[in-house]
Amino acid sequence: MAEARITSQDVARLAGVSQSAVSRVFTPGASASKATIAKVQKAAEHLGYRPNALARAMITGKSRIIGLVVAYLDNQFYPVALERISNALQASGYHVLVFMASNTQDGIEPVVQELMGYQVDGIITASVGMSNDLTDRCAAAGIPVVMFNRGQDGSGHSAVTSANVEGGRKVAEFLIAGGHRHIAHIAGWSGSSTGRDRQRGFEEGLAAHSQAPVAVIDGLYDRQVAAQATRDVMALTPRPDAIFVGNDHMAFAVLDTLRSMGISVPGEVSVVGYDDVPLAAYGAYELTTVRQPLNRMVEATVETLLAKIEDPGRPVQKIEIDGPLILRGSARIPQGWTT
Amino acid sequence: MAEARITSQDVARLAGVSQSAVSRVFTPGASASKATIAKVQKAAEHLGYRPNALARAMITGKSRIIGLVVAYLDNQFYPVALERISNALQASGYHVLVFMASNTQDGIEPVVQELMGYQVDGIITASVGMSNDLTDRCAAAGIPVVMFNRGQDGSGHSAVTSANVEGGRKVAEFLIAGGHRHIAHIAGWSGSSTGRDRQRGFEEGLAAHSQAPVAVIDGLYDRQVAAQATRDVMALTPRPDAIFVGNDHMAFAVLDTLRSMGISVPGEVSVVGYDDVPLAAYGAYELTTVRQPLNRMVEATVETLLAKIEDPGRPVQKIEIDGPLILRGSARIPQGWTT
DNA sequence: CTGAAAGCGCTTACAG
DNA sequence: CTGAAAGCGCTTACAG
Repeated sequence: MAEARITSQDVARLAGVSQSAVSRVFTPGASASKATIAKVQKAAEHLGYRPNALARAMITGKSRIIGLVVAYLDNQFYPVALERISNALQASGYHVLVFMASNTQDGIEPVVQELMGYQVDGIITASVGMSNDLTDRCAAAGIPVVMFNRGQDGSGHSAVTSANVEGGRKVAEFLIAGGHRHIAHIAGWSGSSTGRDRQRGFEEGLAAHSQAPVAVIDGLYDRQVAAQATRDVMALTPRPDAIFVGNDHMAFAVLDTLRSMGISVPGEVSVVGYDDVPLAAYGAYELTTVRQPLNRMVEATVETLLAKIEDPGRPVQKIEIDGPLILRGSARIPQGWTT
Repeated sequence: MAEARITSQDVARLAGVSQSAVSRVFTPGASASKATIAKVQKAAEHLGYRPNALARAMITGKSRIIGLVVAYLDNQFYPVALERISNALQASGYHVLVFMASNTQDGIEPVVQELMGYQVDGIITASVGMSNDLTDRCAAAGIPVVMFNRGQDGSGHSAVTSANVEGGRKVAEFLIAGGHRHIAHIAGWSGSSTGRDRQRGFEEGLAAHSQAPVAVIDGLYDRQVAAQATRDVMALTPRPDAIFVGNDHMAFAVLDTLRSMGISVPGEVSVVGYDDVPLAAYGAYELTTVRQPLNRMVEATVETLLAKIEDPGRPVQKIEIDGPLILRGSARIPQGWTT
């Protein structure tokens, strides 16, 4: 087995040049003569040499590793985001080191420790409840952080979200234009900025028409909780004729529950979600929902992070990207609106 | 900003001990007096010191990084697996560095290069078509590899899969016991071992009852292709009364398509999938499917890999884990079988 | 138990 | 353009 690690020394010896020459050939901006380059490349190929990225990281102080902190991947939005983020970063010569923050028994502390130990160049947090702590700690250590799909209010951290307030408002306009008059809201989680923003926009939108939700229940981004909330709101009198759900993941549970109750959608009640994950377009759900423009959110996240890594002095950025309402079969479509 | 990296030197200075002493305090098996430990820990905490994992990796030759190579995350099975794998590895002090192999324009070569550059201690491949190349190359370089949910036939690599042949056979038994007589198969991809094995077990199971599939079409693990295949097989005469689909991801497309054609499930046709991803249990699908025992597969994968890392001489292991058929509403249930 | 020293595999001024 | 040398932050024999 080719067990022994091949080093630049080995290549240098075979090529008949100095170790520094080998290094230069593998360093983008460095200078080397054509002859040297040829000799080194030949020797390197013969030996199967690859520069040790860890050793390089030690010298340059750049690991080209980005820590990605996620809590769970049930909600289809996050795996797809992870795939896109990883691809975008890979294209820029970075790689993603995954940190699962789900087992939050010991809090976020061990994650912070490990993140720093690996000398990550930057951090992206996604779907983490208590990211406050983490982001503060890392920023204090001088590691750039961008929050993906979460915009901690007062915090001095960069964040990329979709235009959640605006999105909530769009849903309100849509449902009112559709003639709904008893609208319930199964919200996300009041501890999350996205959840709060969607709710706020939604309530403001209703208020503009002198309406208010007939009920607001936090679904905690959980299927079980959302299912129970559905039963609860449908027991109200008068019964709601529309439900706006804080994200698609919960909206699927709402639709499943309504189906099991024998309530027709959108005949008796319209349902609108938020995210537009792939599943929303599947025939079994046909969910009307506000699209989070994933590709543009990912682009903005990666750009913001890499810019901050290159120039740490760069100010904090809060980027909001607008997304359209996608009309499908789960909600009554107002006259004149086109699918 | 606390910009400057804090090193063991800084801690040593503050604690009034040597740099080696600091190192020993942070090295599990090393010896240090209570007094030294106390002084060092105090100083380290004060400074916010964390050993540089990269420097440690250079000395020890162990990066404690595992490369995870995945192709796409649409199929819900993989994100969930990724989450579990990452968690299990994290619990053992390892972390996952993600390599997306989707943009296969330049082939797998760049991925191999990067994998080796980062000195990963081991590699897990999941859902990669052309993993042959990659696994061979890495194994040749002395890096342990475990293939997750894929068992390249002749290859000398460790692999963990569910018992796919057996699973296919179970489906055949089940459908025959349910009285189906015109059974079609929308297979996975004949280039994948899982696809081939499921198909083989299925056909053997039918053959044991002197039957054969009325049609076999590769769905390529793709929704569009599976949808078209559904239309094709349902146009046959006589029309199939059951369809076994190579994985759940495609089975959802099959169910969506049947619904859009107005064909009742399981009244007119039974549908069975493979994987038992979370979505299979959602009310909208209620998919009867063979469960891949994810937790046990992940455990076996991580165990096998870590064992091989600790003892490179260990022989290649092929582990197959049996999974049950999960009975739900998408298929007619034979008399006497219990849900 | 503890410190001085070598060395992991590189990059990068520094002279030539 | 090129080589010798220093040094990134650590671990680990080696003497004490």
